[in-house]
Amino acid sequence: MTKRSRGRPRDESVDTAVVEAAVAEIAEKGLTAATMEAIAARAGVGRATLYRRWPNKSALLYFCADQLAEVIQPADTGDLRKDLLTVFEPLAELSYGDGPLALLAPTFIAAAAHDEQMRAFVADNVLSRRSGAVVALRRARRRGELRQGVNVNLTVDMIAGALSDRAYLLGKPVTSAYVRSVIDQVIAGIVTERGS
Amino acid sequence: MTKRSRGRPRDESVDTAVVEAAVAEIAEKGLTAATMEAIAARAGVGRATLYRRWPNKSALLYFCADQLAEVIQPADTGDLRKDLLTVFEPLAELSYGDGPLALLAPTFIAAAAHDEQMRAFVADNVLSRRSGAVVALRRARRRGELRQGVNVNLTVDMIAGALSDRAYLLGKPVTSAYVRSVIDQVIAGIVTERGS
Amino acid sequence: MTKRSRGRPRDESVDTAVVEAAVAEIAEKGLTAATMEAIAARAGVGRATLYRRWPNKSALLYFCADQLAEVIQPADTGDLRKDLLTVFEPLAELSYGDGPLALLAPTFIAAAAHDEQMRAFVADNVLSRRSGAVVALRRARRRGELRQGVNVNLTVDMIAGALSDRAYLLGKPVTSAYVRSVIDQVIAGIVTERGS
Amino acid sequence: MTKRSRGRPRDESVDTAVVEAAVAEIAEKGLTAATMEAIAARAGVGRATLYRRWPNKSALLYFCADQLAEVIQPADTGDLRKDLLTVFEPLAELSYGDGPLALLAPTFIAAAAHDEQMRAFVADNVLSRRSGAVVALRRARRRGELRQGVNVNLTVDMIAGALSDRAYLLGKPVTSAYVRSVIDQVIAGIVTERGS
DNA sequence: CGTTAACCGAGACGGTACGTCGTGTCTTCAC
DNA sequence: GTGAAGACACGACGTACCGTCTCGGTTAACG
Repeated sequence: MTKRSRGRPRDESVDTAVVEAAVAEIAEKGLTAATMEAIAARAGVGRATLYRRWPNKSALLYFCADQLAEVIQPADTGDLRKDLLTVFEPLAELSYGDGPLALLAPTFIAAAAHDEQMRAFVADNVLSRRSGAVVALRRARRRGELRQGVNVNLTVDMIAGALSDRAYLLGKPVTSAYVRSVIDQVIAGIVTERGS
Repeated sequence: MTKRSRGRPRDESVDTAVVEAAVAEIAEKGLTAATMEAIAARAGVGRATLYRRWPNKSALLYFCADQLAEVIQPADTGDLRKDLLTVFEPLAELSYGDGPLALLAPTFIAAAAHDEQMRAFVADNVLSRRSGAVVALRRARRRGELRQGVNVNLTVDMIAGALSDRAYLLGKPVTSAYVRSVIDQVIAGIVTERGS
Repeated sequence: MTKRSRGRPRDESVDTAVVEAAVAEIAEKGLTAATMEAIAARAGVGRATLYRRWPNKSALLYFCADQLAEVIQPADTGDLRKDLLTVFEPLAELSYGDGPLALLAPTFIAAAAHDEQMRAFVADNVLSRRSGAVVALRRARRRGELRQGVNVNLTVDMIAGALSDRAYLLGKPVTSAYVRSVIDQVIAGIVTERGS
Repeated sequence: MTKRSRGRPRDESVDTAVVEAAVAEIAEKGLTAATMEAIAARAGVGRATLYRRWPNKSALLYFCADQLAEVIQPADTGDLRKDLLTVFEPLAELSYGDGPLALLAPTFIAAAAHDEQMRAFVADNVLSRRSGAVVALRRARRRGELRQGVNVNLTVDMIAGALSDRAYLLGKPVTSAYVRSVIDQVIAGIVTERGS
């Protein structure tokens, strides 16, 4: 039984509104220019309410990241290409598209550069998103579809790297077509002649 | 011939000292925590001198980026693997290692997310660094070493992406060994049977 | 009934502390050398608090002047000499002695020279302080104690002028003895033979 | 014989121009707001020239005061009223009128409050201007024109005080008529019945 | 009559105060 | 007890002034 405290219960809708507001502000103006004041105003909330729920701006940032993180469940279709698409197409949509996470990611990257905790958080998150791809590739290897000497982790790094690079460094949209072309080229390089 | 202006000439050594100080401060503490005051002090310079040369912190950031940018000249060895190594090993050292640019890169990425000018700047810089690899691959294709259907740009994206991903998202060091293993795996996937 | 505003009420003790600190700083170092920072520190207050209450240094100066202004109430003793002493001895103590107003007065005089508002403020203040003397002299005239042709305002100007001159121009202390000697000489000059 | 240095001699006209400019700036905007830059510009001179001749703003201020100071020579007419007028009318014109000294005086008063040297300077100057009046009164006493018990210095204090008070504290013009009315009232109070 | 030393202007430089604004803490009123 | 409002201490930002300095260019006396 959850301990029910005495007074007025917290408005649960506030969390959602704040995260949404925070992400929007940060995406538009950057972390520094995104004022707690502005976030509160955009969420239709007082500044004190923010500080009652999160001790500081960083904590709010972490919370936003947590809220936005969703685990991508890979299907086991028996077909490597399909499996990889199942992993990377939603990931592209989520992390490199127009979604809230995509907008925050650059901020996280910058924060990770001089914040140990953020570094761990980002790495953890990134790895868990890609884990499906690793599983899919291992299944393919077990089915004997992979060439000799193919490094599974490296392969995933290259696919994901091409996508994140395009999004964060080149600033170009990561379309579904681009994801497919990356995966196709990778598969062409790693599967045996018989495969496909 | 540059017209010599009347008053006391600017101390050219200041630029260097300031860039060095700024990079160090930003790398250590992050963009926000890197105070103009601290940068000035570290460079042995008055705060006013900073503002005389750069109108604000952002302008200084741009200038630092400009100063740090160096073009990597690829050698034409006739061997694809060697050519790629010649491009990506220094790039890894420069952009993903311990060098000043590597320390600033995450800051630039975050800035690019909400600043059109910075976005263009980063993309431009990134592309020019990799251009050597594109050239090397095209030479290899002309020599008939590449499999049919290999997309050169995509291939470069994957190599560079794997490296930047490892550095910025996973926070792991981009060693020379890692660079080699990526390139080897890529080559294994794209060259014809006869090649190698 | 004053409407109580919503947020945290202003700490009323701050005004007092700040005025005291400001006066002390200005008296010691002069208006320019009296830093807002130093005033805030001396008052045990943040610099922002100063700017929340007064838009700038000048406004604070005005406020100090207002706080320091006190009306001197002349007693009606029926004796001109006593009445004048009742007005000018406290005034000397207040405006030309060691009191806070005395220390600020030169600053106000300088400000008045190029600031219409300050000029009006100073003149107003000065006149109101002396008004008691004017009243006392008029009472004396009504009692028939004054010589023919004595100009009351001029007489007050001369008494007060002698005091302020001594304090501000000569930098000598305006002692009680000096006040008495001035008043005595004036009375000797303006009262009828029968008077006294 | 003045040591004549080798190089280009100083432009003597600069001193005059600078003093004029400095007085104008200070009178218009006050000591603080009167920038060295602005003074230099107004004098049609470089900022460095100012600092070559005066080590700092205060020194320039002193110099201005020195330049402006002129000794008032009292005539010995044998008539007290005429003598006093000869002293105080030019003094009123000079110190309390529209002249340059009148414009600087408030600034000096403020500076004297926390600057020992300036205090001495002002007192000295003030006393020397009035010395003529003291002499005239003493002559009158020797002629037996003064009532018993009249304090000469106090009398001068009152006359001068009334004038300076009117100018600096009340901000009203010190007209020739006002000077005369003050002197007349004083004389009426201090001379013997036979006198006049 | 050419040297030469000091002048003059312009403007960079290290410092420091100003006034603005954001952070995180707090205190008060209303619900 | 929660939420809104806003005061508070702290500290960074960007501007402006001070007094120092280092330039290029000028000018008059000396040699």
